[in-house]
Amino acid sequence: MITVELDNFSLKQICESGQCFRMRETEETDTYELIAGDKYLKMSQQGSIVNFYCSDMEFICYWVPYFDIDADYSRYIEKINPRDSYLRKAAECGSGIRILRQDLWETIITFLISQQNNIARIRGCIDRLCARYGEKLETDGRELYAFPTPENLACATETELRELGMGYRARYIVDTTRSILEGDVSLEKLYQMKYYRNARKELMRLSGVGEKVADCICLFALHHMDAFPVDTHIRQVLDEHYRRGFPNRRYHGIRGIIQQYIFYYELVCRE
DNA sequence: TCCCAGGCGGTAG
DNA sequence: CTACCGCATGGG
Repeated sequence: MITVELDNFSLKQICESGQCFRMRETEETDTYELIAGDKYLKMSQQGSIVNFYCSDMEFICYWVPYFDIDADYSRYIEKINPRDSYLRKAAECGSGIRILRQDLWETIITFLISQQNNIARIRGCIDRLCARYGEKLETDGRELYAFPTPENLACATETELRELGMGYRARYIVDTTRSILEGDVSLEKLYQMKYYRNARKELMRLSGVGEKVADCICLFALHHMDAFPVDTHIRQVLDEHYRRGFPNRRYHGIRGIIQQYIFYYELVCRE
């Protein structure tokens, strides 16, 4: 187990922020678990003390970048306009959120599923997808499954995916999997792309990936911190609080975390 | 029950 | 370019 003291870090807020649909609270209080790719992790937190139940090696090589642990999020919060009381409150409410570095392939598929869907049902869809097509993990008794690789999903038909409850998104999953496997869109190249706009444009070549889903992938997998996904909730906030336009200039380069503070504030804090 | 959800692709004007 | 429509499903 690794124990670290962290500022601006909340497992609860990260879990509730809805970036990762495979992280959830366990029966134990203040304890969470997560499957990312084929890696399982258990975590717990008391105040600023966070426990990661894994080896030193795995923590340093995998979970530090995954949770963006080395970054100082107070510098993002400090950039918020003190006269913007809405954004100030939002950032205060979600000050422990982190922008994760999730696996690109996994993020593409999960956010394909997320469109025009509610978070509870998205989690269910992804659970069923993993149980049906993912490799079973080495666990003591519990049935845990890795996220299916592109090769795992290659055999999935649209009919099968519809039977799993994916709805009309089934076709997007089939077509996108094929595009990736055939190399029409390259995951490696996407990882290497330096500029957000280029990655976004390339992602939008995939079936079922529009502006919003591309922005989610850019932000939650590729860590392009300027991506600003506009969903129905963000749209409402922009219409209500930022009638004269969102201050994009001020938040250039950090718009992604600002978006997360707003999203979390609307969905969790206000309830 | 009935509305709606982290939208997208396609078509019409 | 903008405006609309159909798409699947189940959670609240």
